[in-house]
Amino acid sequence: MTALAPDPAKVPDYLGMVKPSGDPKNGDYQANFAMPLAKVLGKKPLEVAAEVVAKLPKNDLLESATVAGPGFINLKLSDGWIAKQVQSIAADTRLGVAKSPQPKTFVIDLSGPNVAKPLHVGHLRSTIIGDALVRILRFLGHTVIGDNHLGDWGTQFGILIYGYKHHLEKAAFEKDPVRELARLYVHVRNLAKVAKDDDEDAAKGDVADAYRAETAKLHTGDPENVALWHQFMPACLEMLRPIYERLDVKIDHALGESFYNPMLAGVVDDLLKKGIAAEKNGAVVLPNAAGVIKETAERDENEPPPIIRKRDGAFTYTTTDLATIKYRVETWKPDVMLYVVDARQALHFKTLFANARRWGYSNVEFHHIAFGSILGKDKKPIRTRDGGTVELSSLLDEAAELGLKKYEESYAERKAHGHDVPELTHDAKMEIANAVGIGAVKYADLSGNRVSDYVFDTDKMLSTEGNTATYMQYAYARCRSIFRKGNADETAFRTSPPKVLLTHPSERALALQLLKFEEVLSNAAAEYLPHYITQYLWDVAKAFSGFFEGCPVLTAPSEELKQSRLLLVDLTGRVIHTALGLLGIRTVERM
RNA sequence: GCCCCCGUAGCUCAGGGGAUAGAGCAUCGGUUUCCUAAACCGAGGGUCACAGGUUCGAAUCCUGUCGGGGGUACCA
Repeated sequence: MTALAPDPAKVPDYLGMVKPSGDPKNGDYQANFAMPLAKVLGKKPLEVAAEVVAKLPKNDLLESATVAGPGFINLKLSDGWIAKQVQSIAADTRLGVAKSPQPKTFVIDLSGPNVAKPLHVGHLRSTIIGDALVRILRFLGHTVIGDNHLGDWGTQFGILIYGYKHHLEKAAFEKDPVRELARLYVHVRNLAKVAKDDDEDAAKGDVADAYRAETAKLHTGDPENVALWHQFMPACLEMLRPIYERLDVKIDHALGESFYNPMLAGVVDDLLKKGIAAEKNGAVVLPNAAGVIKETAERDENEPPPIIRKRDGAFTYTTTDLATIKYRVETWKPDVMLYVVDARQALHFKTLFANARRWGYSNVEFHHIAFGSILGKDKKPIRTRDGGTVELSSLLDEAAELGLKKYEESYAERKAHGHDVPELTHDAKMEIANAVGIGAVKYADLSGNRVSDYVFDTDKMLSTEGNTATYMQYAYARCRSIFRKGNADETAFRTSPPKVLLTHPSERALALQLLKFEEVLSNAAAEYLPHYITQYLWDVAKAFSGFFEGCPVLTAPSEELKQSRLLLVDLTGRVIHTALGLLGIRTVERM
């Protein structure tokens, strides 16, 4: 390649044009660089391609390299090489996935629910996508700090304080503070006639004025309200705990808005002192210097500058976010900071990042990991926390219930066909039901491109057909079932794997898929797109289904082939288990 | 007004310079003496919103138009 290309700097670009084939008929990989190279060299693409093929060194990697079409070079890997590679990754606990040679430190901002309110489907995406990114990056060897930037300083506390002062049922509070606070929250909102649109700050009327006053007192340090806040917080966190537990999400830190509150005045002072912030109409704003906010500031001087201190002296989320950046950089010294937040906040993050760089944090990479809205069947974003929308916990219940129902149907069907199916304990069944149900919800969220909106359709996400978590879990259960049935010990296949034989197209296709795991993970991590992994899982599971149909394992024609196929089965199971695990989805031994 | 995202099969969506544009669902047909049929195999189904442009090559990049959604200084 270096010999052919006139411009050595472009060699990596050309090599980047070697990609998996779009169509398996054209081999495993295709190299597309002959066409542009021909242009530069003034030759015909077919000649260049032929020249490249002729110059390929002898190796055991490729079975063939052929020129096709206008100048594609189709590459087919040799069976021997594939077999050897599969055998070698089977002995690797990381399944052939190398750790990043340049590990970085990431801070990932995820979940960020408002405490004191019931967790709602709207919080699902940040939690699930963020958790998946934490797991993926960590698996690749990076240092990852997950931080749950709780909304724990807002109007909802004014609501609770007002409710506590005027509508408390003492006995209920002593018995179960979590439940009583939840009741008070709903009760006061109803008193204030906060509509379904969730905007409790905009509500009008005496009650709304009263709880806003309580919020303001809290913010200005009123001792009674601050004490109540301290009293409420543990109960509020307790409301969240079971949901995270069910979702299997653990977040390293939960430094919410309240944590940064004492730092906000200092942030504003510093920005003023450095001349970045300026007073305007009684408020303090961050004016848009040309170039600070690309694409808008220079063209449109009317782009509104973010406010960091309101005319009434209160701070805004921009102030909090800047304080957060300062704290995170000083505490964890990250290379990259990811914000897994709704796409509608794109402008906020654009200006926030620009101003953070201006403030001096220019050696940190900031990315807004935007995701689309969850839509109702009416195609409108689900935003309300009451008035008929689904609470997360009830959704998870529903999902698990359906998982259980599916198991029981399948159990009955197998029994009717005369299969030998064991009676499971209630706990074992519930484990399956939860893994399947909650896996289905997570997978539905992760399997589309994150920036797309998606319609929240319980029937669809809990469907057991098609590209769903269930399909992958089923493929895994089949892998395990073969080992149970054959009384085979998987450890041998992981310590001293047998020789791999590729005697059938399905074996080869499956083996090739298993080898792509590393490439897929690094792509998913590079673009922060978990759906690359679901796409891959789908390909693996489909390849396995083909193999399962076409290649008997336990009754293979020879002992060598049986051993080889057992290795493929075990490795498939491990890849599925690991890949699902990186998405926060569990597998079960049988289903 | 300005900014951002989106428009691909009946529906839900992948693909974001490379060959004849792919999946799932739905529809129609087939498969179970066989390691889990929560499975598999097959069929039909397309003006990649539209119009220009760049390119050897455009669903993909650029410009414009139309249509949908979102955002836009004292909520977060």
